[in-house]
Amino acid sequence: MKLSTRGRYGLKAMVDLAVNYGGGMVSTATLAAMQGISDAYLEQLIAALRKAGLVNSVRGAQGGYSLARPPDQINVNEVLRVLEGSTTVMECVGTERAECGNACSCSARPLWLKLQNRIDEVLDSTTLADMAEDYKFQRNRMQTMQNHIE
Amino acid sequence: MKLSTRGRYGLKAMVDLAVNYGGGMVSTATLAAMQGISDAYLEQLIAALRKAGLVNSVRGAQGGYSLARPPDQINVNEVLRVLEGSTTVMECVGTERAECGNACSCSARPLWLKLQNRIDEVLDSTTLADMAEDYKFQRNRMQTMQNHIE
DNA sequence: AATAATTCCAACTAAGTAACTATGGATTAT
DNA sequence: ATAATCCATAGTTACTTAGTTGGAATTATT
Repeated sequence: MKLSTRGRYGLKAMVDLAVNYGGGMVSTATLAAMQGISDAYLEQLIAALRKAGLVNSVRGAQGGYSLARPPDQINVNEVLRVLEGSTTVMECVGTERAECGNACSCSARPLWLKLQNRIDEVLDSTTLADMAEDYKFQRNRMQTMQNHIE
Repeated sequence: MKLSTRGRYGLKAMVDLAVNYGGGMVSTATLAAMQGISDAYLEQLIAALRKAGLVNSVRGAQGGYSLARPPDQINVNEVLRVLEGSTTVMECVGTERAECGNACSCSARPLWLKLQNRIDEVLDSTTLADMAEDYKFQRNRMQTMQNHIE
């Protein structure tokens, strides 16, 4: 059930781009540094997101990446699908509907369907804008706290 | 995000035991045959469930396994935790609370928490009795259909 | 024109995990 | 005594994860 680091790092990078939306290009070096991971690895993740049309890129010096659409028009499910391959707990409940043969008499199928529905509800309804909002609020609180301590 | 075959096979075996609840011991050979998998592999999964106290065993000829508690008192989360190690999408949202260091300013944490809540809602509230019910109903329907065709 | 910063691309690798298989011992109904 | 069963551990094969490495193409800056 675990999410891989691709999903973790890639999604957080997208939130960073969301926070920066409208503010020009951000390089992989910057994005990678924010999470303390290697430039090259993050590059791979972003490459997938670019091929999927979720980010735009500009090559050369001062180049970088930016979101291809406004943050409130990109949901988490889209992002994770690109990074993780799919977000289904089971092949037989995906959109591809790869049935396992005994689908109509599988004792677990109703459970997987219900579970997948709940998961999709969360992933579909959360956008990068939501996450960026939370994040800014949180950072702001921490800043305030810092100031208070000083 | 995928569940492994351990979770799939093991849970279905538990449902089979739930259907048979009160009807004596069932051998791994029988349980394995029901799912078309190897006896030895299923044995491993059942062993884990036994060590966790979810099933009772009787050795020797005519021995086998049975649920340690009534089916309505075993929920899916317990079972999957034993088989999969844990059912969390991320270390930082488990009961162990293995925080990742930047937990309070992680842009994704609110999402993981919400997602995990929804998942647990489903897994905690579904019991083996629920699954066995669904299953019997489904099998019954298929039987009726068969009879109609003949 | 040269340089430095950057994206882009494709392999390669090391470690871990999944999904089994194999073997043999311990126990118990018949 | 025998056959059926659980119990325990170790081995195997293939796949996946989580990166690293090396370099080519592009572009702003000097």
